[in-house]
Amino acid sequence: MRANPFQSRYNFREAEARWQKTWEDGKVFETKTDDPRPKYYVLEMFPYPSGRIHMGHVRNYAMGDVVARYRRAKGHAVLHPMGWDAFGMPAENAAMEKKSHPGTWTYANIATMRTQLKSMGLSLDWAREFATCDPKYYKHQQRMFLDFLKAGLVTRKTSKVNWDPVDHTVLANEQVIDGRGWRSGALVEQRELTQWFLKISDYSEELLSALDGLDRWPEKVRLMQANWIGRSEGLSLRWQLVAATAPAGFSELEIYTTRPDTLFGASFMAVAADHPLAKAAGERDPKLAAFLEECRRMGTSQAAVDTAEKKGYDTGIRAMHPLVPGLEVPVYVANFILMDYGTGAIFGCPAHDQRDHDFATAYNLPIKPVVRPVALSDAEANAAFDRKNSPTTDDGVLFNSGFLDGLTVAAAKEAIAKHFESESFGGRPVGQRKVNFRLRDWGISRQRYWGCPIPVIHCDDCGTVPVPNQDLPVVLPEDVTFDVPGNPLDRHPTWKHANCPCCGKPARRETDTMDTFVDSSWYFARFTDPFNADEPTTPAAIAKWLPVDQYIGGIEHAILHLLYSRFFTRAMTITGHASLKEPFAGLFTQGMVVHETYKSAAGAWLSPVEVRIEAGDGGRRALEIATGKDAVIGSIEKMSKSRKNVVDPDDIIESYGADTARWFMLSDSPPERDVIWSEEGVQGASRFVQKVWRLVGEAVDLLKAQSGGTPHAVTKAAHKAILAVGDDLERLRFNRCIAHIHDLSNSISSALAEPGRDTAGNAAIREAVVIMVQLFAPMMPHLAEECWKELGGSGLIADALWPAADASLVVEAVISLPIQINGKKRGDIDVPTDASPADVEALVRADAKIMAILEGKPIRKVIVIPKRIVNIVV
RNA sequence: GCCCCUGUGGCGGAAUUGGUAGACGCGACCGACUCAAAAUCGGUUUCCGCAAGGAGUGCUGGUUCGAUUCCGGCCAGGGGCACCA
Repeated sequence: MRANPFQSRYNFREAEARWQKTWEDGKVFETKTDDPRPKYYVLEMFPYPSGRIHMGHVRNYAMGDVVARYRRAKGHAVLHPMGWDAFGMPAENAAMEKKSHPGTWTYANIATMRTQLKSMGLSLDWAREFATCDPKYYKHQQRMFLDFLKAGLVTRKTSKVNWDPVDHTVLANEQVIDGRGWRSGALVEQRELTQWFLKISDYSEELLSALDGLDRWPEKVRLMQANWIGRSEGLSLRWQLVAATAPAGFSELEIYTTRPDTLFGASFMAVAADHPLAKAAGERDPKLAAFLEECRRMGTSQAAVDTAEKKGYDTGIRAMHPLVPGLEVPVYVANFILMDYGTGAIFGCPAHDQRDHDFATAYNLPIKPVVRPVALSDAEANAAFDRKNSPTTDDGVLFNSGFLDGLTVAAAKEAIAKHFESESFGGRPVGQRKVNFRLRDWGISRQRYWGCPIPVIHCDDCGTVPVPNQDLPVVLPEDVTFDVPGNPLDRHPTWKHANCPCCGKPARRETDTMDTFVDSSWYFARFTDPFNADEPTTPAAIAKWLPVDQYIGGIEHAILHLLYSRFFTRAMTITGHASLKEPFAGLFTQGMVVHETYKSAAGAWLSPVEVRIEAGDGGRRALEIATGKDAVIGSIEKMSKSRKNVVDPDDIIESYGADTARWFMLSDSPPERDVIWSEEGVQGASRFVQKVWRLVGEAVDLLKAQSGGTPHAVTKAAHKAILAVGDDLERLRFNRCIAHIHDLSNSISSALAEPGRDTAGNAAIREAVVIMVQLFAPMMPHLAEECWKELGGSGLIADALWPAADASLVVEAVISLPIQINGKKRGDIDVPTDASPADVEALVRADAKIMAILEGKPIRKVIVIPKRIVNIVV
C-alpha cells in the first residue's frame, strides 16, 4: 500500500521539478502551426540577457503565463514563445572589464536566465527560442534592411552625436554624466556624422491616426504616443531681413509658429545655434562664434538641452515685422531652439508664452500683450497688464493687433493665414499653412561592435552599394579586442576591406551597426516561424498568428519600442515580409516591483536578507542581523542594486517554490500598479498552497467513490467562482481572481466542517475541490497538476478544458435588498428575485420594521432599482 | 512648463462602473489544540461612543432620491515628455 501523500506537507521541490520534466518530455507547450483551433498569440517583452532574472521578470512572465494557460484551457491554439534581446552595450562594457568577448558573456547569461525561467514552470514553446545576436536571426534583419533601402524607406543624412574627445568615441546619452564622458571625464562635444535613418517620419500621420483603432491598448500609452508624434497645425512665415544688418547671401528668415495670432506681440526672433544664419553671423563676430561653440558643448540628449540655462546672443541682425511698418525686431541665437523642429527659427511673443517671457525678461526685451480676457475692455486689459506677471495664453480676444482686434484666437489664426497666403515676395507666398510633426526619422546607426552590421559597402566609384543577398549575413568578426576605446569594427585589420559588388574594386564595409531597437521591432514576427532559414518570415505563419493578441511588458517601452514596432510592421508589409499594419492587438503594461528599504544605524543601505523584521504592539521594526542593532525602515522604492532592496527570484523559488512566488506576484496589487514585495505576503501565499493541499487531501480521502451531485451551497459557490474567475482572467485582473479563489476555498472549508453531511454533500464538495484546482491552475500550475493527479483527473490539467459554469446553479430565488431612507441605509428586506418594482414597493410598505423607522412620516417617493436597492424619500 | 496616473481601515486592496463602503489577503488581538512552541482551527478587528447612535473613501463646492464613482476648484504623491515655437 502506498503512503498517503497528504499526511505530509506539499513537497514543492520534488513536485515542481517533476511536472516541469513531464511538460518538457511531452512537448506539451510546443505549438503546431497546423493546429486547427482558433489561435491566440501571447507575448511578453523578451528580456535583455543582463545576467540573472529579477522580480520584474517574474511578474511579467507570470502574468503572460496565466493568460497563455487560460487560453489553452479555453480551447485556443496558443503561441507563447521566448527569446533574447541579445545585442547591446552592456555586453561590450562587460567585455572591456573582463577582457573577453561580448558573445561569451551574453551566451553565459542566456544559459543562466533560461534555467531560471524554466524553474518558474512557464508554458513556453522553447523550440522557437532564438537570440537576436545569432547570425541566423540578424541575417534576415540585414535582408529586410536592404529591402527597405530599395523601397525608399531608408535614408542617409547627418545628425549629431556625443563625442568624447579623449577616448575618440561616440557616447550614448547614458554615458554622458553632467556633460562629461563617463570614463574619460572629458567635456563632451557635439559632432556631426553621416548616419543611416529609417524614414518613420513619413508615417507620422498614419501612426497617429491608427492609434484610434488600438482599442485594447491602455489609453495612457496611446496618449503618450500621440504626444510623441506631436502633430501641430501652424504657419510658416518669411521675414525680410534689414539688408544692412544681414550677412552676405541672407535676405530672409523663415520661421514656424503655431501661434500666428500673436504676431503683433512679437518682440524678438531666435534661431538654433546650428541654423545657417547663425553660422554665417558667427563668421563675422568672434563673440558669437564663441557662444555657438558653447552651445555645441551641450550633450545631444534632450535632457542635457533641457537642464541648461536659457541663454541667447544678439546677432545684430534685424528683421522687419511683416505687419507693422518700420518695426525692426532683433534676431538672437538661443540655446533652446532646436534645428530639428520646424525651421529651426521662431518669433517670440513674451506676453503669451512662458519660455519667451523668461527670455524677454533676461534680455530686457519689450513685452506687449495681444490677447485679453473677453470680459475686459482694451483699456482695462492694458491697464491691468503687468510686465512681471505670468503670461496668459488662455483663449481670449485679440487686441493691440490692428486688423485682428476683436477676433478670437482661432479666428485670428485663420485671418493671419489668409492674409499671408495672398501676400508674396520673391515669387513665393509670405506665409503658408503647415502641419508639423515632432516625430523625427529613426537614426539606426551605432558606432559599436555588438550589434547587427549594416550590410552596405562604400565604393569610391559606385557610392554606397548594398551587399548582395547571397552574401548575407555580413557576420561580425570574432577576433576583436576592447582594450582601446572606439569601434572595434573600424580598427579591425581586415574585416572592413571588401570588394565592391558593383565594379569589383577594393572598397570599405560600413562599420556602423544597427540600433538594438531594430532587433526588437520584428522578433514577434520571427516567432511565428523561426524555423524558416531562407526568409525572415513565412506568409502563412504571419497570416495565421499575427497580430499578437496579448502583449505584456513594462510601461518604460510605451513610446519607442512600441512605436518603432508599429512602423517596422508597416515597412515589412510594404516590402512583402508581412501582411498587416498593427502588430499588437492587445497591450498591457504592468507595474514595477518595489520593496521597503533598510538602513543600518550607521546609515548604510541594508539588503532584506541582512535584516530581521519584528512585529509588535508598536508596529513593525527592523533589526540588523549582524549587529543586533535597530535598523531604520525607509521608504518603498523600485528594486535597485544601489539601494540594496532587491530580492533574488532564485532564493524565493528555492525556499517557497515557483507556485508560491507566482501566486504572491499576482495577488493583492492590481497588475498595472506597482506591487510591494514583502516577506509576510509570500508567507501568506505559501500558507495557501499548503491549505489547498490539505483540502484536496480531505476530499480524496473522504469522498473517493462519489460522483454526480445535487445542488448544495458549495456547488453554488464553485459555479459562481467559475464565472467570476473567468471574467477577471479575460480582463487580466489577477488580484481579483485570487480573491475569488480564496472565497471558494473558504466555502469548501466551511462545507467540510459541517456535521452530518450526506452522500450528496460529499459529492458536492468533491466537485467544488476539482473546480477550485482548475481555477488556480493557470497561476499555480505545478500544484494544480499534483492535485489533479490525486483527484483522479484524466491526463494533464495543462490539457484540460476550462470548467463550464451551470448558470441555473448561480441564480438565487430570494435576494436581500437594502432599504435606504433619504439615501441612508436603514434596513434590509428579503424579496423574490423576480419581483417587479411595484411588488417590491408593496412589500416595503407592508414591512412593519421599516414603517416603524419612518415613524409615520409621509412617504414622498419610493425608488426601486431592481436587484439593487430601495430608497424611500420622506 | 505641459501631459498622464494615483489618493479608500494599521497595511495591500475590493466595491457588479451612479445603488448596502471596506470583499479577499496581510498584520494585530482573543480563544481552542499542545508540557511548550510551530503548524492548524474558531472568533474580533474603519473611527468615536458603555450604549442608542453618529462620523467616514485627500480637502472643498456642485449635480442627484442616492456619489469612492460624474462635474468645478484646491492639496499631496508618483510617472512620462519637453525649452516642440
